[in-house]
Amino acid sequence: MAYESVDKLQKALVDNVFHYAKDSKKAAGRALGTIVEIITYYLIKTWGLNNQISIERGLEEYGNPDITHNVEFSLHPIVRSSFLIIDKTDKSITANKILKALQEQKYNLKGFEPKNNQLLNNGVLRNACTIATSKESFLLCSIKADKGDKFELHIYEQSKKPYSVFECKRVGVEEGMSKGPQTIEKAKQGAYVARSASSLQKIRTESGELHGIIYKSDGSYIIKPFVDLMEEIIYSKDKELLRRFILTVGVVSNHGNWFTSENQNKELKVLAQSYDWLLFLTDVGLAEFIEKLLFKPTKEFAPIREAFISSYTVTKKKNQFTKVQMNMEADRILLDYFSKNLNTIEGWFNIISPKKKKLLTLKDELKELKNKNWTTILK
DNA sequence: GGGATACTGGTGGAAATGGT
DNA sequence: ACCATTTCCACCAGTATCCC
Repeated sequence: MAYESVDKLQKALVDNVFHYAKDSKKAAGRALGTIVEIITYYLIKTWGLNNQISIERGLEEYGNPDITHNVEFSLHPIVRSSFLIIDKTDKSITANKILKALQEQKYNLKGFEPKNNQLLNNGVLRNACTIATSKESFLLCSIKADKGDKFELHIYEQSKKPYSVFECKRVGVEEGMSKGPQTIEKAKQGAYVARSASSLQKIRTESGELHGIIYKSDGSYIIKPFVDLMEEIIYSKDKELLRRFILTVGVVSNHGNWFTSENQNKELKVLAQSYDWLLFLTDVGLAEFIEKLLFKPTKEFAPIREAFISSYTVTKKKNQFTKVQMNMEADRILLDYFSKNLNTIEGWFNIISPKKKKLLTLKDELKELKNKNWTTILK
């Protein structure tokens, strides 16, 4: 491994890509954050959850809908799903165009407000593209297949209430310092959102144990050790427990000495006890992704580097390497790369909490939640 | 000296505005 | 009417400053 730490990688990005920015280190750090998001997003996609994902939705606090927080990724139950063939044109594919085609097919759009997003524009596609919204749901669209002169589109309606949310965070090391920055504000912000989203709330006992409390609609409640209660809810069929439950997942990458196997810093402790699951993307994983796909790609991966580099220049028009805006060719190669190397990529993640759990367990829990009978539960 | 806070720059995305 | 561009806001990341 040429870059033994992410801090060195960040330096390389400063020298090679972000030299134009006024604060090049900050811009490089921001880009590393974007890369963490992309790795997380394509991992969830590869787990078969593509059509459940929404990006940057305003999530209401549990029991306090006046306050919302934009969350990176949220997973929603699917209410409706169908397919649509449309002609390719030189122009972009807009929400408008898709909605018109749906109307011709007598697709029921009652109660939906159209959005003006573009599914495809100049070879850049929009991930988790919302074409319309209603009071209780979102209508999204993705490209299912390229059929020569036509595209097959997947149209799917997501229920507004998610069953899981993901947030990604990254903090680098200050110049000339051996430690990460002193600030804990970012951890506090993440912790606040993580702790206010779900009906399963966290409390401490007198002896310092982490317990969970969840209310039912009649005002009765259950209090139990947190992880036990969380598992009970995930594997239950009780709509009272599942109705407003949201599994919260945090993904962090290295922060100087945030983390060693025996010693966690305050920031990491705060996050670990606030998310239901806290994953740690290792330096080795992040470095492998950046080296293989962005710095020294083989011919096969060259379009990924191209999409990345062209997104960061003084004259760039539009970023085509983010969780939402992604170069179409790069998207195809990324999906292929993730499905072929899934075991390796899953190995890039350590589990910080719940203690002693495996990534496989999170995968199972998400699958379990995905397959619940949500139409009955949310009725 | 070190930890918390204040401040700055960078960016994506939704909404508002402009152009054809 | 339809799409492209601009504006504004929330959030991300790094660093200067404050305060004990």
